[in-house]
Amino acid sequence: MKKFLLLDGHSLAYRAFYALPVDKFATSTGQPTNAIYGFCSMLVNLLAEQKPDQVIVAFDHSRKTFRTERFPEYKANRAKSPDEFRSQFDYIVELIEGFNIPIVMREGYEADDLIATVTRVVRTASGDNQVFITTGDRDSFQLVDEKVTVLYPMKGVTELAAMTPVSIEAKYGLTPDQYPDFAALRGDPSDNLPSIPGVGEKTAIKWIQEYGSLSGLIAKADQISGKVGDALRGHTSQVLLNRELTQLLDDVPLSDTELTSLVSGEWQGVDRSKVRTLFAKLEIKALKDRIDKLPESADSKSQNPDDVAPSSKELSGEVRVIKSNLKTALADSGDEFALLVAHRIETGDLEVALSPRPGVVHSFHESALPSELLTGRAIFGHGIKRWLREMDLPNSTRVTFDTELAGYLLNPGVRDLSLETLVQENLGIERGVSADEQDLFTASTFAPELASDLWSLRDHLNRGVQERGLSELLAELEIPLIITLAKMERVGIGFDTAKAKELKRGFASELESQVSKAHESAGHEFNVNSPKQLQVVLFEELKLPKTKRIKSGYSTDADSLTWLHQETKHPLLASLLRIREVGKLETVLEGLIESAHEGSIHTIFQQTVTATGRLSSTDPNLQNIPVRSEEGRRIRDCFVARDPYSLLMTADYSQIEMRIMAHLSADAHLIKAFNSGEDLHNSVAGLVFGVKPDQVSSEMRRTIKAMSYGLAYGLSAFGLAQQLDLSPSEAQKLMDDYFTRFGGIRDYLQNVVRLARERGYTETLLGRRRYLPDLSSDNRQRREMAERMALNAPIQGSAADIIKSAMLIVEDSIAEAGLRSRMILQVHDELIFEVVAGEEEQLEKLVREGMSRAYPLDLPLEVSVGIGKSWDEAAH
DNA sequence: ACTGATACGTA
DNA sequence: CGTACGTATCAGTG
Repeated sequence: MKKFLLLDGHSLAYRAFYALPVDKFATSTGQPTNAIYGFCSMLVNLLAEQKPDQVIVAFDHSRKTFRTERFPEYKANRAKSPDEFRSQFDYIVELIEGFNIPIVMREGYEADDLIATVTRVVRTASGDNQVFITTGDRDSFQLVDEKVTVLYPMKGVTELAAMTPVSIEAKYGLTPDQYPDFAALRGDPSDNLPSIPGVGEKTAIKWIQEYGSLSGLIAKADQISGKVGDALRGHTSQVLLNRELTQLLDDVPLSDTELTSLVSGEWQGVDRSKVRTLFAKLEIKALKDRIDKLPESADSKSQNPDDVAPSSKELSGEVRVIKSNLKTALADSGDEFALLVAHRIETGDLEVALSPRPGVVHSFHESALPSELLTGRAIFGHGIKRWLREMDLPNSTRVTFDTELAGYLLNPGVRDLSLETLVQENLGIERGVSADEQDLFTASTFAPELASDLWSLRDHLNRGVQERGLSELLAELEIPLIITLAKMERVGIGFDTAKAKELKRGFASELESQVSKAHESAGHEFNVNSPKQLQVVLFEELKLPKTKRIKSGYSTDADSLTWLHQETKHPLLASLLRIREVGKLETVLEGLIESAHEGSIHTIFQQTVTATGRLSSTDPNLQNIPVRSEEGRRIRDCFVARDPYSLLMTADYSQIEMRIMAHLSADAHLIKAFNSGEDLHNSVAGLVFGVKPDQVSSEMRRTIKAMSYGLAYGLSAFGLAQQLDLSPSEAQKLMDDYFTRFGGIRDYLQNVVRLARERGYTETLLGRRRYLPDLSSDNRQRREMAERMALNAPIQGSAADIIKSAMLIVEDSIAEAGLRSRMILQVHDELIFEVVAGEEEQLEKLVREGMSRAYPLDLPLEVSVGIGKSWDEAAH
């Protein structure tokens, strides 16, 4: 006796699609997965509960079947399935393949006919065989008997009703044989089978029960009185046609070999790694445990390494680890190798895993990575900059790939780009770390395995990169930038700690006196750094007017305090504002002093964190050093050149984002405004307000400047009103006037959102993508947030592309000119250099040129340059 | 020791 | 109800 499970693939997938909310199941790039998830969930439950010996999934071949030939209206009322469903279909097929379940399909027939045919053959093969059919089509009830059960989905993806002869009898009062007679009589709106006027489910059942069958009924049709009798007699031919169409065909022409393999075959279990890979791609995590409990097929399990081809050896994660040393490892390597370095915290040792080819890893210890590792060979790895920054880099250093960067470019929104996760998600290999071992290493205990995985991971990611047109961005920009950034990090920037400490003392003493004043004004001591305590003082004790609401009560941010100060003139507020200002500066200095070692600060540039393509800076963040206030700029005075360098030079792009907007929108007026030589905001304001540029007041300029910059962020009329203290209608009028003059910008901004919604992502000048699935969210707040992101991402991201490209150009030309001056910082639209006396002019020329030609916009990229003893003095 | 909320510095 | 970040601090949680 064998137990068979037969599934109607399309029917179940469709059920699953409507059973689960599509907006709750999607990947980070917006691919919906609800049908896949629901289908898989059903499948896993069935396999676990039924423990079948053989499983088969049947699919409809197409809409065209013998039924549509016979009756063209058959199912003609069915709408095209939604895009969200169809995009999941191929994945469901892939999933079924991953489960090692055979799929059967035949042109001209529906899945249920195939199921009927297989059922017949199974039953003929042995009277003991049992069949379980799962489908959402009730016509299948005609197949039910003592050995054939239909599992009919009731609710969601978990509740199935077992339809046996007894339960069909209980539910309809009919035998399975009678069911199609009943269905034909009743008609079926979902299949577009007409019904008899006045005859519904009740009457149909009554008649079939009374006359035993449809043929019995029709034979005695003349005996039925009343309107329904007339209706029946008038629709006999249609009912007979219905009956013909409802009948499942159990002799679909399947070849003997196909039938034999289906019926005598046995389900081999799940190909776990295949399914894991698929789930990784689809970002489905919740089903993993349930799948792991199912039997696993032999080809999925690891096999004897000797008789396994390299590819499946890789897939199953077999690695030959050689206890080695640098020399041996390099001797065993060709032109290129994969490198993974784990830092052993307790000893300070580096555990190096060097993989000269897939499946082979040399493992050894070093106290520091020697330069010879990088000489004459190309390396690739994951987050390579992390160790390059510790090394003296030979000029010949060649990095060919970085899996972290590739993963980032494929989807810059992703939080976890760890090698373990990428390997799991892309290759379906689990390289987990047990919790108790995790704290001993910064990298996984599976370092050798992961080093070997890098080969196949690179291939896999590279395919994705190529598919999305990101190859050039990766290979020509981001990968070369690794080395540039590593050098900048290693060089660092000079920091005058003594000066900083003195400055800090000044801030600290003012802070102290302001805190005393504040306590006095409040009438008691409290923690001025605690917003919560401050709320109590301001709004409960002093009963000051309420500011804007936040989660914990009322805001005490600088805007609110300033407003309160204007309203009440309470002396506490002036002290608080000053405390915030000076306190911030003091803590900034404190952090920098802690970060400085031997007169230098070495930030880390994060190349894989921002959603737009910008760099970010950490440990410490040197991209947010105060500049707007005079006191803040004193901090910049502490950043200095170090002997033998004598000066710092800063070079920044003027209005790069506006220029990019002008380029992308091709707005003739804006481009002209840039080319006019006038001050940009004056020029734009003149056009908007209809006055000559020299007639533009400073108020007008300020307004237009705020608006121009706001546009690139998705500013609304409301937001503009808020910021400029205008009424909403005044703000709206202003926006209208602006767009009357600069219609190209409005068109561009609208278009960029529309295109992003269509494609699911935005694109920069160099093709960098940002996925924004929320653009089609039902939630207005989320959708509008995504729209603003879509407006901003191409502009901010293109600016990032441009300055990154400039960094490579400038670095190259410095080297080519043989200058000793060097690039040391990047702050989004600004580059900072450390300059050797005498090289100023040459460097300035080369930096201006390099930055200007980084990308050919339809208008010039202007660069302004300053030079001085400190970062502040180098401002311009 | 970690997390979320708040606040604030930069482009 | 204007984008993109990182960090410090408090106060709650384990």
